[in-house]
This record gives sequence, structure tokens and C-alpha cells, in this order.
Amino acid sequence: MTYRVDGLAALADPTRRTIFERLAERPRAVGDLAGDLPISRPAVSQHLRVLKDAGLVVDRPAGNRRIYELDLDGVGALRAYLDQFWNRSLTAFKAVAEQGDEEVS
Amino acid sequence: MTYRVDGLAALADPTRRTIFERLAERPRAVGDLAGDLPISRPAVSQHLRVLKDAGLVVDRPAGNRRIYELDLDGVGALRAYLDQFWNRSLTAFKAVAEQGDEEVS
DNA sequence: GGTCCCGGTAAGTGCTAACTTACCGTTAGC
DNA sequence: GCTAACGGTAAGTTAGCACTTACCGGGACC
Repeated sequence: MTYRVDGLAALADPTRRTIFERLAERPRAVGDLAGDLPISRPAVSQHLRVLKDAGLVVDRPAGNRRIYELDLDGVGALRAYLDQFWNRSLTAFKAVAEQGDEEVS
Repeated sequence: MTYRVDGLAALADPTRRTIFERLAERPRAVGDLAGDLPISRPAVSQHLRVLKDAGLVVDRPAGNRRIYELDLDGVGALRAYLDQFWNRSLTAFKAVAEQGDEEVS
């Protein structure tokens, strides 16, 4: 139930964000992704594993290759976690800010 | 203009997320924060610097101490970046998904 | 069945991140 | 002015991350 946190760490890496966005455009095979990126194919594989463990992508075999695409469930969970995170933080912050306003001036 | 990305990396660390949430509850001094955390005061200072560099918190001197609190501008910028990130990714993904539906069945 | 392609994994390397202790400047209070 | 609290920074250690090359199994095609 805390894998959403790993999701945030997963997307903190710029290369993984790029991979994520590439996969958003369309499902892709590993070699296909690696062709567009300045890193080796094994490196892409490792990034994909992190994204997969974070629940952000899923893969399926397609004959010779392996197709990766976004996992809407995991992405939705991460978004929900973030929304909750912002809401909790900002409402608490604003509550104190308003309280403080009275004695600031 | 890319500091929002650093913001994501800044919040990827669990300790920094905790600090961020503590600061959302109310502005705090460094030693105050460190008292509640299982790490040393210098470590807290270093985390605060990362958060500050990411534009997520601001600090001001208050006599002997130094008070940290959330920076709504930076937080808003990060939220905006994330919203855009999700929107771009998910709309692209769904567009392909619908396109694919026609030939899937 | 032999030969390619595809991609996961093992092993190793370099760098950076997160932490520690030690030190130092600054402010407050006597 | 002295002393004590607060907090930033320097220096050093350790663990993990992003990457590489080398290797290996599995499916596809002839």
C-alpha cells in the first residue's frame, strides 16, 4: 500500500520520466525505446524494471519482443496519493497562515 | 525554468517529504524539526537546503533561530508541472488506447 | 536443428546522496 | 565582554543508483 511512494522516486529520475512519456505516446518494445535514448539497452531494461516495480508500467510478450505500456491503475494511484499529499499539506499550511494573519499586522 | 524537476527529486526522499509535511503543519525552526526526526540536526539542515534550492520552502531569521516554512509559489509551480505531466501523458495514452480498441476485438 | 534477433540478468565501476562528527560564526541574555 | 544556544558548513564514510560490458535463455525464421 506504500508503493505509490516508490512511484514518486521512480519518476524522479529524468531518464525514467522520458521513458514514461515515450510509453505514453504509444506502447513500445525495449529495443525500440533504447534506439531513441542515449543509453544502452540493458540500462533501459533496468529503468523499465523500476517503473514496473512501482506499478507504473506493465509488459506483455509479443512473439520475439516484449511490449511495455503505461499501467493506468498504478498511475492513477500515484496521482491520487499526490493529490492527497498536496491537499493535506496546503490546507494545513493555509489554516496556519490565516490564523497568523490576525496577529501579523 | 527547470527547477520544478528538482522539486520532484527533492520530494522523492521520504525524510524530506516528512520534513515538508511537518512544515505544512506550521513553520518551524531547524532544531525543532530535528527533535522529532531520527536524524541529526546537520542532516536536517542539509535536507532543508535541498528543499530550499528546489523552491519548496523559504527561511527567515528570527532572533536566535531560523524559521522555515512552505513556499507557496514553488509548491504551486511543482503542482502545475505535475498536472501538465499527467495530462500530456494520459491524454496521449488514451488517444492510442481508443485507436487500438477498434482493431483489438 | 541451426542461426538470428530480442531482452533479461550478472558483475563491475564511478558518482552522488544521505548521513555522521567536528568546527565555526552569530545572536541572546546575564 | 562571556557564555550558551542555534544552525550552517567542512570533511569523511557508506550505501545505493545509473551506467557499462559480457553472458545467456527463448522465440522466430529458414
